[in-house]
Amino acid sequence: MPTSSPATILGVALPSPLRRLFDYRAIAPPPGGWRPGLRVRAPFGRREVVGIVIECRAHSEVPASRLKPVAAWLDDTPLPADWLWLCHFTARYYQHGLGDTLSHALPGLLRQGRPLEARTRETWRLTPDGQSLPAEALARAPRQAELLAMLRQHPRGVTTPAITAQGYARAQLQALTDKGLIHAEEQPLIEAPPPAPERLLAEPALTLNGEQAQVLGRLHDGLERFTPALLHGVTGSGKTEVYLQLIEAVVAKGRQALVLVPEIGLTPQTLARFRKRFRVPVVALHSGLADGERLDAWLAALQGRAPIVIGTRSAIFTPLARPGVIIVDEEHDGSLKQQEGLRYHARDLAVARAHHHGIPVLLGSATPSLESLAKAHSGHYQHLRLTRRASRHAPARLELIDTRGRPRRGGLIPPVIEAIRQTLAAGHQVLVFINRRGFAPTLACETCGWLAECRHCDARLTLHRQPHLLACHHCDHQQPLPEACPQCGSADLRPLGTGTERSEESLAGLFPEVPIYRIDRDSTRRKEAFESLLSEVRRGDAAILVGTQMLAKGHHLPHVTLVVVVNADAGLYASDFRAMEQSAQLLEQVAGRAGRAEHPGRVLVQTQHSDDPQLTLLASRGYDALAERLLAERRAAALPPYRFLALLRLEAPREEAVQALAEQAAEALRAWLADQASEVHCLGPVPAPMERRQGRYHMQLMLSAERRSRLHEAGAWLIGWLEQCREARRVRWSLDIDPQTLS
DNA sequence: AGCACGCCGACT
DNA sequence: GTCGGCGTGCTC
Repeated sequence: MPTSSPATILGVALPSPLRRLFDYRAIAPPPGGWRPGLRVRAPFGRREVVGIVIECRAHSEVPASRLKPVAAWLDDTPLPADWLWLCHFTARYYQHGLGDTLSHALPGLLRQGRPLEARTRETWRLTPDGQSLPAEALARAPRQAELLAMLRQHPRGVTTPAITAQGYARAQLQALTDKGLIHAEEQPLIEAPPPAPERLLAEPALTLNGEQAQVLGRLHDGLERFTPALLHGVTGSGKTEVYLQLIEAVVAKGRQALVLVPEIGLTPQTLARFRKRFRVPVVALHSGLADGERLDAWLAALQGRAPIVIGTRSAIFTPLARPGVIIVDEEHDGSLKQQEGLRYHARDLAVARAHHHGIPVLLGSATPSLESLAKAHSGHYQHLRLTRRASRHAPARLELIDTRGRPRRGGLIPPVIEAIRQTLAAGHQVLVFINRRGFAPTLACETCGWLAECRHCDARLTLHRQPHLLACHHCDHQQPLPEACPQCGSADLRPLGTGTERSEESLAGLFPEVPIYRIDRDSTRRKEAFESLLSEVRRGDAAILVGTQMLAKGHHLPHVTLVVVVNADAGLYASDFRAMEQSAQLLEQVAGRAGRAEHPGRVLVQTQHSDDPQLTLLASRGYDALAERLLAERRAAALPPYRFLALLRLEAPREEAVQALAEQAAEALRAWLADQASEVHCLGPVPAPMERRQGRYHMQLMLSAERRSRLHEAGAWLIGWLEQCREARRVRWSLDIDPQTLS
């Protein structure tokens, strides 16, 4: 008598926003039987899709007459259980459909049904006969002898293209094969050499200072279990070297390291630093990969052939055969949170994932998020600090320069221009940081005060010079410059404010003898252009760099000794409660660019609020002191990290539709919360900041709670209500758990 | 999300 | 007379 009956019903997650599984009748199973994690092809409506088996059951709620059989199974081995766990966790935590979550986590080619097979290349090696063949044996076939000798040099094999590139012909390979001296094998493109700890490093590790060594020691102690740690180290204190040596220890044990970096941080230099250090493959996962490359990298991680995986946000979903550590660099960086669709935070998933695997997770930053600082203070995370910079200079302090009532040129006031002059005269480089692309933030009419506005958004159009047009930075709208004011007909239209292009132009007027490099999304659209610009800058001749955020993050600019922040107030007085935290992180990061080489640096910060208490605290005592103060304020105001938030965003082309639904939803939710005697608070609905964007109206409803579980329940109820609501079908809505910004 | 069905305006 | 606009409904 069989101990269990084979599954007849498969609960399958499909690539659809619908938050449920779909039941199918099982067909003849793959060799290992039906198991969760197997991909199947399934008829769905009038098309056929690739889904993932989640449940194998004997019964279905759906009437048998409506059940269809799956069309075919695609794999005989299921996707790994811990990867499925991560997808389940993500779907539950972010209250998102499992099918859609799985789609996010799977490389495109696997989503389309491509087999779980790495692409391979024909690789040639000597057979035992070939190895023992005396050197003179092929005297009458000198090219074959040469080829054989070449292959002897490469015991791990040589690919066909590499051989033909050296001038050998297919015929010679065939001849040696016929003699039984060589043979070909299909080998994956990414192949780890057998683990041999003493051969792991391609170049020796750097010597750690006392502090680094102590930190690494504590990390070594936690290698065998879930150990969350915040690596809180000032710019230039050598966080990356700690990462590299931690990874070395993990890889030496035959385990894998997963490293997450901000979008802007996965530069060729970062990758080069990792690849130079290790002899094992370092696999990169980022948006620039072709589908095939991504699949290869993903499978290499899944099958354990990639000991080191480094990638941006979505790399958190990379399966690992033998997980050993997860490192999140610049853990405060906003790009770790996805801002549409499945709104996950890769740092938070990293912690959850490490907990599940029972491995350490290291969050690194010079300016940690208040969330991570709070967890470090409460003892949930180890707080590891690096306070010493490699260079002998103390980190540059911010000098606040009040701009009120002072004449400006290109946005800069005279004492700042003088400081730039002196720095250039000393043969050093200056970085001018201005967080606005384009020539000027907008175009204004001198006569009537008209401002150029986007017709799809509640935003000003930015004036660009190259090419000459008005562009919206919130949608793709562009238009030519008007000849005259559309409101009063005056021809006196002038740029208002300063962007990177205008700053570049003014500085060129002030310092005609010095090269000026503008670095923003417009000037560096081509990747090679950016790299060649940077290498030019690294030569070290006196120069001015004008740029946006792009410049602030990660790039080593050793010859910059003066940093100028044109307008610190830009992001500061937004309604968002994280504005000060984020501005401070950015300012500190910009400041970190100054004086890394042999000269100390200065950082001049132009502001209209040089007496602002938070800004002066940042300037006088640094980020850590400000962070403590901000934490106290967050606690007093019952805001994160002391309270949990979920934000319901609603948008539709028609304003009334959004507003009506938002109010209806709020009313229904409040009634339910009252009925449940729930501690959850509901705020709003309110129009989103910049209510109209891309021709659509945006509103939001905020939920807040002291306990996550309560917030989660309320969110789940709200989603259920919205799914049933007829009016909600014409409005796009999404629930953002732990929103990073309120816009 | 797709993809159909379905009922009203400007084109060969 | 058709092509096609996007409102509404369904997907095991």
